[in-house]
Amino acid sequence: MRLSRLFVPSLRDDPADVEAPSHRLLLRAGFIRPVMSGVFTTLPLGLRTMRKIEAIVREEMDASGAQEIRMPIILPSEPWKTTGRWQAYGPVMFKLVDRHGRELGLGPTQEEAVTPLVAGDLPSYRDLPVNLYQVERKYRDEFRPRYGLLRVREFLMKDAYSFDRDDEAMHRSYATMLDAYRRIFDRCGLEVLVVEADPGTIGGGTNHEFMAVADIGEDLYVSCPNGDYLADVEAARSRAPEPVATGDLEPLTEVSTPGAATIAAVTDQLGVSADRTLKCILFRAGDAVVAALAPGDREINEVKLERRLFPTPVRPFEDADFASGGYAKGFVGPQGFGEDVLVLADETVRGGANWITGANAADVHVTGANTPRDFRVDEYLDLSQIREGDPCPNDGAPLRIGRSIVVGHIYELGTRYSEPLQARFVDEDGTEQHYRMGCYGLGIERTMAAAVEQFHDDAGIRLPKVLAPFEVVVIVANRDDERVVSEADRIHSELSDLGIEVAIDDREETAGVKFADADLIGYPVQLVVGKRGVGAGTVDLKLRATGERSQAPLAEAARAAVDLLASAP
RNA sequence: CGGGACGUGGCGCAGUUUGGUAGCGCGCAGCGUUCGGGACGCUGAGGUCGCGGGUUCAAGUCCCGCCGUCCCGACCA
Repeated sequence: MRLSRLFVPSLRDDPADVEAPSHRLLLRAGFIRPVMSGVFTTLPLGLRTMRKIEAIVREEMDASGAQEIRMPIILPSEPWKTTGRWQAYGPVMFKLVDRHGRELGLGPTQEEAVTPLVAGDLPSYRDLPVNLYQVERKYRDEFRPRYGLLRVREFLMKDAYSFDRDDEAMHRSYATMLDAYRRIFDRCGLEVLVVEADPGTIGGGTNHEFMAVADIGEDLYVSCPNGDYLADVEAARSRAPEPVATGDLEPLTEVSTPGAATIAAVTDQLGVSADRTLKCILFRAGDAVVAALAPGDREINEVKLERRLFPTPVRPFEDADFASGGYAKGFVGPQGFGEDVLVLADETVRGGANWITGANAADVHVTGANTPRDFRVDEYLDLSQIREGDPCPNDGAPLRIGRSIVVGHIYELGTRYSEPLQARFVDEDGTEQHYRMGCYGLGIERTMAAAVEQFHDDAGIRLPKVLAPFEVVVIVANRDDERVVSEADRIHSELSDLGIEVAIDDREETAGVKFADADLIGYPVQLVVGKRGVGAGTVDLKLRATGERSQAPLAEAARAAVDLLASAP
């Protein structure tokens, strides 16, 4: 491939308004260009890398028995309404109307498309198991696209859907996919953690995320230093604290706390630590009011709350809710709630006593609040955001928190979709059964971006050779020297004949520009043909990953490049 | 959607405070000199200063509205 003819608009300066290293480098190296917020065009180099990821994905999916299909991205709304996700996805789903006034959506994921497909055409237990996948664009109107390719509104996803006869078979399909995913990311060279996760809007039970460790990552995970626990913070549990022996109960006493509508203000005014206070956060769940209790130094995890109340949608109280319900915003306490308020408390509340909490009147708090004397708790559960240092649920060791990028997420769905969509097969005994499903997503662009996050340095990108757009670049250092040009061409042809993915930098640029671009783009092996070397009968080689330089005889340049490539990561 | 910043040739920026000829670097085109780590000289092309109103003799600059992009929070591959 001649770089003089390839559309590779590399940038000398860092683009403005760009934060993430992968975003900056993918733009600078000419892999992608922005079109609008969260939407990108993929240029030739980016496309080559993405296709390499796709190829690995397809190989591993095919090897694990999955079959590739291609479903439309424009979808009828009816099945989505049936499963409740037309509403659940809400504005995240791009919606449109055709000329007949029929509502359509752009697919954010395809359970509602694949389930009717299978139900219509694979009606017997003899047809199962089946696992169908595609590599196709997905559309999600994210609240805030960001970090270049890490969070976008249109992206390429490999999505697979398994259909099984019973739970046991579903577990096997799931395990097969989990293995396939491990191999995919392993082959891509990515450092990936498999963590317990929250199923979110997809639903279902058992699910795991594949998290690429990265400083810029939006997703936090917790890990046990002993290696026996890994989870997304959204799903992370910690060992419930032992209830402490309650000493003498103090009397419930009102204290004046003018203007102290936050935990910080209360602790300042009363001179106590935040863990002595009890925060009482109000939510609206459908028509009901839910009070969530946690010590003042902890945050309520809304995902956990939503899971408890599923399928009722939950949202925090707004000013209007406080006003209409007569609640004193900033001074709410759990005392005196009627039976119409569901009081949920985090496990960490169970051991406490003599709480300081709101007095349900402006500028007043109470001390010595105790349950059940002063307030009622309907249920204790894991409700709070996990924190660094919380005890591991398995061995009690202090948990650590790290950042990562979710590149894959797999789910056991059970009958979450087959039931509402009435997708059934006839079992051996002649009865109709709902398919047990699983779904398995993997972001292609995000995998590329995550790889760049993990593999770059000050000079640019240095992807592993299996992902780099080309394996070798032949740099023509002196374009005016005929011998240099012809030798470079010869080496380029030889490498190409050897099956190496090779580019030749024959552009009318100075050598310095070519070197800088080669580092920026990250060809694993650089082979430099120049006047000096050709005169001495040598070429120069550089391994991008280490910067290590070497020489080889001109006549054996191609062979030397192949050998060096073999040693490249 | 709420909060913040920004919007000036393809890219990166100055100019806006105090209204008065639209600038710099890179890139691009031509010619010449260079030629192994982002060369140099000369010449040149390229700008509705995000858009729309308003104030003014005069608006990139002041006022109002809108749009867009990025960053911080609720979402997820």
